[in-house]
Amino acid sequence: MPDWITQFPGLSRLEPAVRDALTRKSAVIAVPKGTVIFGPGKSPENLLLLLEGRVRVQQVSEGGREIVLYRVEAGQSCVLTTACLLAHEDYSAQGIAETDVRAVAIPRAVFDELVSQSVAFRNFIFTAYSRRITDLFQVIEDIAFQRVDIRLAQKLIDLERGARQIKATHQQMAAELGTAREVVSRQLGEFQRRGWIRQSRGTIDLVDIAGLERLAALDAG
Amino acid sequence: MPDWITQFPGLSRLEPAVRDALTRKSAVIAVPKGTVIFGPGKSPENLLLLLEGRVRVQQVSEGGREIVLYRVEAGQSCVLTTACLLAHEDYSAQGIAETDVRAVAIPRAVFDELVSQSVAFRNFIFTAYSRRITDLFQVIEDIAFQRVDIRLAQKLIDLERGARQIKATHQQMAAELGTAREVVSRQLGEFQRRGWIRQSRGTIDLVDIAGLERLAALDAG
DNA sequence: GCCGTTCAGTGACGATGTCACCAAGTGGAA
DNA sequence: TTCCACTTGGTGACATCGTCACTGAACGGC
Repeated sequence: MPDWITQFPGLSRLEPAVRDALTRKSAVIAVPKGTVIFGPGKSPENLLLLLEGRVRVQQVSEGGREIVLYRVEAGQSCVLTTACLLAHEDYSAQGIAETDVRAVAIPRAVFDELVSQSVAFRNFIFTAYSRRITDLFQVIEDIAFQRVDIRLAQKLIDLERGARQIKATHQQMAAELGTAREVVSRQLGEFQRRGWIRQSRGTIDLVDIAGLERLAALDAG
Repeated sequence: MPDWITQFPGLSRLEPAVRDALTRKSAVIAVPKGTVIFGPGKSPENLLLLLEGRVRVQQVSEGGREIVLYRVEAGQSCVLTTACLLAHEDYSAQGIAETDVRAVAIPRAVFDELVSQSVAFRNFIFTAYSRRITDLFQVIEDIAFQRVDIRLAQKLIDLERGARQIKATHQQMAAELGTAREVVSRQLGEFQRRGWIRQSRGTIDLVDIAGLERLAALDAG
């Protein structure tokens, strides 16, 4: 039983008894890349705390269009799961493992017990909750008021994780921004013409990140 | 001390001791129409449960543009307040009393106590929480993928509360949808030409709601 | 009535979304 | 290997939406 709790700063102040119960009654699970962890209409059975990997949460509309809402990274819990667990409701969006994922699975009953017994656990859960709501507000503001070229530049910088390269099709980038593929194609074409990126099928190389950053910094100007 | 608890279906199953503590330690307050109840950067002191009236929660961008996120009606609690209370963070949006409001104010300390002691109270709070997240997802999907004429028709139907009339400027309707005033002016002009509405300064009369509903029903077609 | 302010209407144009279609790249099957 | 189906990306035409500049009407205080 590894002491994974140290990986979650918010859980370091957990009361010893609660901490013990948490490690005893939860399991560490592995989920392969690409797995649909939850989807609309499904009922959540466990709260997941991510140890390794990344989960993408997205909304899928009737017309088949997709938009990425947020990502859950290592050290975080999934807010949507929390909401559904607490309200005893089904999921309204979809969660997909973007990488291989290792996570702590806390069964619903144990979660209820921890929430009621531990102030520290509640703080951990609901701090994440609040941040996520703020994130969603930001997503709404961006979609409503921000130009796509600026948002695309920001997203490229955001998705580049030191690799200076992004593995994604134009269609996937469109889903990130909630726009159409053609728009992404044209904007990336423009970025390439300016020498900021180089494209090949399925990958985008960031050549001049500073250039992208200048555009991204224009923000709500 | 009136027994306002009966106005909240979710609180009817409250444990007697908890119920007693709640009525003793909270106060009923009155807030006049137009009051800014909370705003960005403010720290929440009380959780409000609305007895009467309506609160509008909206995001205000740097450029001064506004977008309505959701409304809190009688019988509901404000999710954003809950989030901020639990996470000990400041507000990221703005709440305005759209009507005169009567509400139960639960101090932060009492809220923490109730959340930890009562399963029923937690369910009450977090069911609202989950619904609101789902609402926000819907707002995102609408802004990203839905045509404005359809959204405007839906909003007109939504805001008409039996009065067959809406008191709002074009600017305010634009904020409801996160679009520009000019767009609303043109769409409402088109609606009027079709005989669905009649306009005068500051008010919109819904003449043919069935017509609006036909348009609104097109949805993600 | 006068006047400043708010509200609504409009044309022009740029930005974005939609549709239709084509070309190139990719990988599996014959 | 060649062939073929599928995925990915590129592009023009057009519709919708957002922005800008400006106008005039309606309203409220004086």
